[in-house]
Amino acid sequence: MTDTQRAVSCGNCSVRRLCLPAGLSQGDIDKLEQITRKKKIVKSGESLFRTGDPFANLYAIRSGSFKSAVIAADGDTQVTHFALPGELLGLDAYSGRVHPSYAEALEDSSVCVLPFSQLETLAQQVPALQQQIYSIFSEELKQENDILMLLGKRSADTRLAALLINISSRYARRGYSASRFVLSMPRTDIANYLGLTAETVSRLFSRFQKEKLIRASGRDVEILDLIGLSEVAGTHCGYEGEG
Amino acid sequence: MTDTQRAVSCGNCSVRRLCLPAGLSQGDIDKLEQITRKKKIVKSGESLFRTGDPFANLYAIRSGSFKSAVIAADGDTQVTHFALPGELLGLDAYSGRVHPSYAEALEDSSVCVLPFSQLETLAQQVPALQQQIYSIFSEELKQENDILMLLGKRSADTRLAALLINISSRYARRGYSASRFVLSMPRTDIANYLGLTAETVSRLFSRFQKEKLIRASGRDVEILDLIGLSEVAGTHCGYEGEG
DNA sequence: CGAACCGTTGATGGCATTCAAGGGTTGTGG
DNA sequence: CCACAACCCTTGAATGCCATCAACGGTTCG
Repeated sequence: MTDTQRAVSCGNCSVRRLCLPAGLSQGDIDKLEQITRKKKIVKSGESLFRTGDPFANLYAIRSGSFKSAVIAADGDTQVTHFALPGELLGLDAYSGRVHPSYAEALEDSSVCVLPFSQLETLAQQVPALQQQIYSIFSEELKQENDILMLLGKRSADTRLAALLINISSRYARRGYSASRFVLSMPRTDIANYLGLTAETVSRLFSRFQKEKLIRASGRDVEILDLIGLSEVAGTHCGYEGEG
Repeated sequence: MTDTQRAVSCGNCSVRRLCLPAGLSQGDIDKLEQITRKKKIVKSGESLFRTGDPFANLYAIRSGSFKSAVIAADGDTQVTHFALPGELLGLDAYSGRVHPSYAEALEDSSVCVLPFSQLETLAQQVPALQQQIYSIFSEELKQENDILMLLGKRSADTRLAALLINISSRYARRGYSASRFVLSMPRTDIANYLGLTAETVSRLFSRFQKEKLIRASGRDVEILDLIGLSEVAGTHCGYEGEG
C-alpha cells in the first residue's frame, strides 16, 4: 500500500460523474476534496478491508476493480459484488461498525480513502452531498434486488448473459467499449457470484461462442450479437446495474 | 385506506426501539413525531405502493406485515423481503424517484407515512436521525448480502431452515414467542423468496415435521428443536436479519 | 523446470422442478 | 343452508438441469 499524493482531485477525476461528486456544485466539490485527499494503492489479490475489520472509511474506486464477498460460518464465501471505478465500497459496514464483507482487488487498483466521520459531518452541511449518499445507498439496494431475481429464478445461461450485458454497459458508461472488454475476474469468481460452478460457466462461454453470441478467449470478451445475448438474458438485464 | 388520528405517536409506539426513533433523544423524537402523524391502513392483499409509483414517502410498519417484490420484463416476480413492524419500506426508490419494487400487505396492516422531503430536512438538523437513516440503509445492505449467500449456495432445506430461524428471531425481538408463531405468507411466497417452488417448500415442511424439528399445521408453526433446525440451516442463520 | 493456478471438456448422478391429482378451507351468492 | 369457485396445501412420479468427479492443456512465476 502506497500513498500517491498526486494532484488527482475530484474535480478532474475521470469518474466524478459516477462517484460522490455527482450533482455537486464546484464549491461543494472543493469541500469534498478536502476529505478525499488520501489515496491508496491495492495490488491484485490484496484486500482493501477484511471481514471483521473496524469500520472507519468508505472507499471510492479510482481505477481497477474489486470483488466483495461475505463469509459464512463454515468458511464458504459468496461473491456479492463486482465493483468498478466510481463505485463505493464499505457501505454495509456502517450499522455494525465492522465490515461484514471483505473487498479484494481483482487487478492493481487505486482508491480514495473517505473517513466516514468527516464525510458525515460534511454531508450535514451540504444537502447535495447528503442526497448523493442516499442515492448511492438506494441504488445499491435496487441493484441487489435485481440480483436476487437472477439468483432466485433464472437458469444458468440467463444469469451469465445478464452479467455480460451488465458489465458491458458499465464499461460503456465509463467511456470504454461496450462490445469488447477484458474481464478482470477468474471464472471461479463469476461462477460464485452467479451461484454456479466454474465448470458450468466455462461450458456456457463455449456454448455462447458456438452460438456466435460472443467471441471469447480467456478473459478477453467480444459481444458479437447483443440482441441475441439479450434474448438469452430475457431482457432480465433489467438488472442493468446502472445503464 | 383510512387515517387513524389516534394518539399513537413514536414515543409510545411498541416498535420505537426498532424503528426510526431508535437512539434519538426525547426532544428529537418530538420533532420526528411532527412528520409521522399520518397513518395508513392497508388491508390484506392490498398494495402499499406499486412498481413505477412516484417516490414521495417512506413507510414505517406499525402492525401487520408486508412482502416486497420486483417484477421482471417478462412479468415474473421475485419476492425480495418480508417486512415486520418497525421496518421501513421504500428505501430503494430514492435514487430513481420511482418505486422499483412493490409492497403488498400479507395481513391487515398499519403504517406511518413519512414524507421523505420532510424527513430529509429534519435529518439535516438532527445528526442522530441522520445516523439512524444511514444505519437502516446499511443494515438492509448487509442483510441482502446474507440472502445472496442463501440463494447462491445453499440447498433447499438449508434455505427454509434459515428462513424459519430468521422469522422466529425477528418475532422474538418484537416481544412475541420465538418458538411458536403464525406465518403471514402463503407457501408460494415463501417459495418465491427462497428461489424454490411451492411444492418443494411443502415437502420440506413435511420432512421437518417427520424429523421432529418443527410442528406445523398450515401457517401455524412451532419450533420443536432449535438446535437441530440450526444444524440444517448450517448456522447460516448468520442471516439472522437482526438478531 | 516444477508448482500453482486457470480454463476446458466429458461422464455420471442427485436434487429440485415440472406435471398431475386430490383434499381442505374460505367466501359468495343462489 | 348449500353449492360452487377460488385458493391453498400436500403428495406422487418423471424429467432435466446443474453439480460433482475426473482428466488434461496452457500460462505464469519462482
